[in-house]
Amino acid sequence: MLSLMSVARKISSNRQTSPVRGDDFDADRATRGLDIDDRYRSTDRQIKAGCDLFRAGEKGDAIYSLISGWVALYSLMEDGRRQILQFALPGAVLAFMPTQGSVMNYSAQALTDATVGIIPHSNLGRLAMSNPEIGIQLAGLISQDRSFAYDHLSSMGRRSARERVAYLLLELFIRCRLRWPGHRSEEMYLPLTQEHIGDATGLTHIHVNRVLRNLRKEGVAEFHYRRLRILNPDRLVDVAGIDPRVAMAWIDSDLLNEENAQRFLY
Amino acid sequence: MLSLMSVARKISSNRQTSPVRGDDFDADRATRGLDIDDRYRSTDRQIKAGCDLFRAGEKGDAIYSLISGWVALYSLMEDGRRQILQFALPGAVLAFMPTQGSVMNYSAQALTDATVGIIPHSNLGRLAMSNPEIGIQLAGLISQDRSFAYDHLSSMGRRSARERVAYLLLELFIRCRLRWPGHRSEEMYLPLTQEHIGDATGLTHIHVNRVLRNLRKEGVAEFHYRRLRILNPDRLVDVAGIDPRVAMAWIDSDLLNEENAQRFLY
DNA sequence: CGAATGCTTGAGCTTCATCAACTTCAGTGG
DNA sequence: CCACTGAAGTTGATGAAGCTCAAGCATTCG
Repeated sequence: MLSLMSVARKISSNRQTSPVRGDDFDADRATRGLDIDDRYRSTDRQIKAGCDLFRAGEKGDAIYSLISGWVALYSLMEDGRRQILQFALPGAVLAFMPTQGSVMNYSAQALTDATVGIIPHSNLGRLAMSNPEIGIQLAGLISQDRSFAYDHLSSMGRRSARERVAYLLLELFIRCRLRWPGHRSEEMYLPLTQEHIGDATGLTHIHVNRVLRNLRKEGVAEFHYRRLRILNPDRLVDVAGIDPRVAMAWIDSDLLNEENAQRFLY
Repeated sequence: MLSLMSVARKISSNRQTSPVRGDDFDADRATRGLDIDDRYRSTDRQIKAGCDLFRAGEKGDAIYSLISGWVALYSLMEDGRRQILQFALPGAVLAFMPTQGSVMNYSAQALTDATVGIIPHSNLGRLAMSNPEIGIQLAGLISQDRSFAYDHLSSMGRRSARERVAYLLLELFIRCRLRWPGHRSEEMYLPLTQEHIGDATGLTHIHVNRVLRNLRKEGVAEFHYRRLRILNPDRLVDVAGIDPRVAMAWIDSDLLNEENAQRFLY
């Protein structure tokens, strides 16, 4: 049986562990994703936790690439209903607005203090010329995001509340582990509230709370005041209704991506 | 008040109308999306309606680009629950597997007979060299898909069954109109069953049926044996809970994309 | 014309949302 | 170090939205 334990093993066998830095995510610079020469980038932008990086409806003509920190992509309806589309970690391409006049149709909010690299439209052509592979790499990153969105979509459409919450916790656990492998214990810091989880899974925060209560009672996982503890990894995979091979594919594709990113560095 | 009628007007003012071809979608070649020189493409692949183009779990190392026909991207759970992720129309990049060892995590089924262009991994490097902009263009197409997935996600997470169904019908209506503007009437052929609609919206086909019954009774829209009729466009926009400006943005971005695609042709 | 597929309807039930009140926690200034 | 405050989490009662099961009808296509 494949398990999160083998995930943990896989991570440590494939990676150098970076020095442990407590929960100081913000100090971690991206180790993957686009790495664009400063020539083509305007000054990195610093965003305070809780602030919006951009909002739906705004026009823009740049690529936004997350360098450090957590960002939530979300959309709002007029009546205030909110849907979180993605929790972005360093390396993510938050938005791709290739032409003037491109309109954002979602918003981005920093969950922690964050740094964002911005590549203006006007530099894009030159950049593509000088490094033809960058476009392909970009397409790869966005394509992976599309896959994530599709996974999320299946979850929302066809899973129960319980499965959805378990799925999200597991996804976040794995994604964090892959980026910050230094953290050994099964406990980690997530800069989220139960309301964030609700908005991501399409549930009310009240129902999320009840689901979490059950998972805690059953010794599967607990999430309390931004602290996630995986109590029984195998059962979590089971409850989330994930084919363990899929979890493995997440990891593999991530590793592949990292290798790519490194190959294309300059 | 912005309305679907203005959508229709907009389409006809921005486009040459192509000759009407009845419902013969399959004969329509893509007028947008990637247009890659034959040198870099292996033979186009023909898929019969109802057949799978690829399945989750398969490995591959190519770009699949839809040339003609309708394709549904979907994922399955072990117990048979199905989620349709996207209805792809000609021009869509169905999958992007940039390296050997990339694993598909969704499947693709042809809804009509379809043609798919395949660009093998091995040609990708040369292609990027000879046409540096192609990577950026690719990123743009996939990015637009990501946005669509995000819209879909909001719909699933935060809308009622009624809103979701209305939203999907509206989206399909607009997307079809943009590609086949020759069809004048408010009636069109969609190669879907109510079960497809259910699988796309996260509902049972039974509940979809009830929702459709209401929409029909209220004179909003009707969908019956693959025939969609929009009875009251403005009310449909209203029921779908879409900001009419957003509908406009769909159209604009589509037009922009088309201009782009044409600029990059060779 | 018959078979197969897709659509329709009803009854009963489950899951999750809503509303409202209350408790716990983390950060702040005294 | 404590008291205070606001944000986050917890709990219960109630009801609605949508699912399941089961049966029958309509449409398309060969």
